[in-house]
Amino acid sequence: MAKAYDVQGIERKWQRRWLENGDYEVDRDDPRPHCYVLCMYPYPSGPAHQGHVRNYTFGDLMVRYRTMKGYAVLSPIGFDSFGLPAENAAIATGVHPRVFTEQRIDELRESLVSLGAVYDWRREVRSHDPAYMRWNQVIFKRLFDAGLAYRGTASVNWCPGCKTVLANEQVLSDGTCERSGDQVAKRSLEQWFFRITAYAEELLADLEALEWPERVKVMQKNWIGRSVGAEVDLPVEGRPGIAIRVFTTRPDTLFGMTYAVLAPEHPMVKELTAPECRSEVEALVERSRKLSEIERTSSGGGLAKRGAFTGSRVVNPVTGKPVPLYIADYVLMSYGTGAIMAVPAEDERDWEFAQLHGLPIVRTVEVPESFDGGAWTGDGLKINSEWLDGLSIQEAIERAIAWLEGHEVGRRAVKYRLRDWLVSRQRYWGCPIPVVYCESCGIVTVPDEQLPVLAPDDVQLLPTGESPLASHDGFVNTTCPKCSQRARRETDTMDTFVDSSWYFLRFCDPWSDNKPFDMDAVKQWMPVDQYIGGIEHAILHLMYARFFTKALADVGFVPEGMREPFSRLFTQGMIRLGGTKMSKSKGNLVAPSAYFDTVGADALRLYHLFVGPPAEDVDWSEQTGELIEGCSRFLDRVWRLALSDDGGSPAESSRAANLSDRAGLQQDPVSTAPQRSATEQLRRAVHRAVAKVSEDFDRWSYNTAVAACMELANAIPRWRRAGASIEVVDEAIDTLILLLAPMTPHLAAEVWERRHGQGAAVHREKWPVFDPQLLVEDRVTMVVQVNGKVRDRVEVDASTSEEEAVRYALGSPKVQDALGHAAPTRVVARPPNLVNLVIARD
RNA sequence: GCCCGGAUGGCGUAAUUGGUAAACGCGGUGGACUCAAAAUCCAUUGCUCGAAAGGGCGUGCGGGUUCGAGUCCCGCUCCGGGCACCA
Repeated sequence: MAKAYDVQGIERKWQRRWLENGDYEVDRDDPRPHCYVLCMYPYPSGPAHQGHVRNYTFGDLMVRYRTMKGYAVLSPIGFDSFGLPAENAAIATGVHPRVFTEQRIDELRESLVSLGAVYDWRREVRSHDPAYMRWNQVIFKRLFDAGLAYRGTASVNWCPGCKTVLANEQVLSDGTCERSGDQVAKRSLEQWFFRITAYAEELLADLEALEWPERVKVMQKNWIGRSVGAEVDLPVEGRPGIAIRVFTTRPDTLFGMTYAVLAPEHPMVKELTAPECRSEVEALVERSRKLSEIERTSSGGGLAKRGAFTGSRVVNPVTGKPVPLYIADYVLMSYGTGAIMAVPAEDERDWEFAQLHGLPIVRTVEVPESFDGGAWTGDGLKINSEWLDGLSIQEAIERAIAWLEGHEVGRRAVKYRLRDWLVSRQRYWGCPIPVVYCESCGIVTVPDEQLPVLAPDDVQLLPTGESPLASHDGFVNTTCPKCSQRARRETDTMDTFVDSSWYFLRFCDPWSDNKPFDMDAVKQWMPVDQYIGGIEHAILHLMYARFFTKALADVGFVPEGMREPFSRLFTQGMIRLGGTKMSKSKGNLVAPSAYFDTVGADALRLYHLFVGPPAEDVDWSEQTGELIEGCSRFLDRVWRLALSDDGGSPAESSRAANLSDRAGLQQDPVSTAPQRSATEQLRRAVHRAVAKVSEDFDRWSYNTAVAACMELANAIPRWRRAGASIEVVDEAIDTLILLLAPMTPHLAAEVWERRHGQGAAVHREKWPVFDPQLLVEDRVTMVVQVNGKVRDRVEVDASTSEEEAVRYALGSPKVQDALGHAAPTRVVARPPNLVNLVIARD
């Protein structure tokens, strides 16, 4: 397809110029108001894919738009350069992960530049850069000193084939290892954790004030999973001083507790198991240990609700009666207290379990007459509960808690689903945890001046699944920084989510070499005004980054009071590659570079902006190629409209005819009435477009902003043909270019320079303003309905009164026909838009 | 199972406070330019009845509120996403 202009030449020219001019490099002392726009930094996987294009186009639009609005916009970029793919590639090909990664970074950076996205490249951050790793490790140490990083035992995913711990994402839904295919088991191992649960309440409460998509907030809320209830201590019968602590959200149901259950991993299991029950209990403990959590929890139904009687009994504190104590794999050690009081009448799992084991069921809530099911979890009045009878559930909960506290056998309690963040990874390509194990001193952190701890290059990356660092003697064997005795280095590296939990802070001051970042710089730029990224990070990354911001404030790196990193979040939709019928040859897998080389980056950007609402998913389909062509055609039309004398309409006129047209206008400065009208109409169209595009930019409605620009581009030749003045036509074209500048920056820059001469730069221009008065139409089309159906349209004055409107409406012959020339029984007048005449039909 | 989100022409979609459904684009059809094609431009394009004028129908389905519903309420269906023995 022949382009109207040299797309590649122009795009390269401006990409180079933006870099050289440093237009988007901002410093702290910039007098303009500050603004921080950030796209989630990418994992460098090679040349950009369409998801990147979408993300960075949205971000770039915002950066350029805010800049034109007069802000000093901080627009940094970097690379999330630690991670598994590089290590796996290294295992497969023998190329060192650093070499592999840096090649991928170069390719991705090249793509971003080709897209026309502008950044303050001086601030580029890479997670694997020793200068970044050093501060990562310093932060780890500060968290450790503050008690926010600790070593603990965790039940983790263990792959017997790979002999390593797996992240949850590496375990397939059938409970097997994604790499070896082995059945993954649970194993108790010593691992490093961050105490994110210490912030559970704050992470939940602070969500409220964030301008984030509601669904992301809901996901985080559910993830944190706050539940309010009570802890109850159940004394073990015949074992003075020993009690099982359980957590319940329904202390009102205490009278219905007919048994209690321990998680198989509960520390008291051994002690409370009677000899005659031992073999059955141990078999169950063994069985549940072998199963992955996924297997243990996903099968559902009665089979999985297997339990075993321990032989012990616990005493129900409100009735004083003993009830049997079981273990069952549906009770999880990692939630609550790892033990529950079971109330089969009001809990579905307990009901099922009780049925299976022949345990008694006592209803404590009145069930509706029509209900003939099992457990009743709905509302109702308390029954069979002595001093709670007749109360509502809510009242009874309060009363029960008061009773428990009064008798010192329980207390109000809040539990969270959120677990502490396991950060240990048995991997090479990550940031080493800066810790040494000394036989006499125990856990010792590496002194700051010895940081960063770097992994050696000469490791054997073999597909054993074991941490390559563990078998590197030179790395493992070290001396204790405290006592200088022989010591062993920690060989685990940090989860890469650690790197991405504070990079946005480093961006404020990536030059600091005596601290992670300067606090004043953070104060000036943070929080991020607009964060943009994929919905897939709704929980993990965004939760971790929030936690880090709070924790870093508490350990003194981040200004006090800065508790949230991202004030406003936008999550873009994903690109879907349709159903199975998609074929590789149909172009759905075509890399962005294929478009850069043909229609150009601007056309591809425009497509991503135009195809639909930014927040919604996009199907990359057979039609996509044609839509991109359409965007490319529109840009050609703009080019001709702005730069050729005939306005891109060969059929309309020759060059000569056009010139005489202009000459005619100049000879007659006092325009004739229709000409003035066309001029006026065009001017209004321009102001409407400015208003619409500005508003749409602010409300993330880029697809309609593009439509508004297309409308303006269509209007210009029409009104020019109708005789609009040359000045207003020129102004209209210039305005169109300004509006397009954030969306299709290369074309806008080139056209602007050609129209305004060397040195003119559209992106340094002010964003156009509109005159609200010009948005108000003086003549509007009024709809006349009869019984709610449109029967006629009348053009009226915008100031038309109700009486006039009704008179016009009744004056229409079509309306009279529809009325059957009878008088309406009811008239609803909403001038100047609508009149509805209602006539009773019999 | 629970919690979110969605469903509008042949297709992507628009309709911001209940007030002209389909803006903008893709595709289609007809035409202009051309020796011809491409490119470009113009016109047309929800479905349906009708020669036309004009009429009827139309926002996943069934009800409701209203002078008036894509928009609000109740009850469903289907699709997408999140969580999923969390006590």
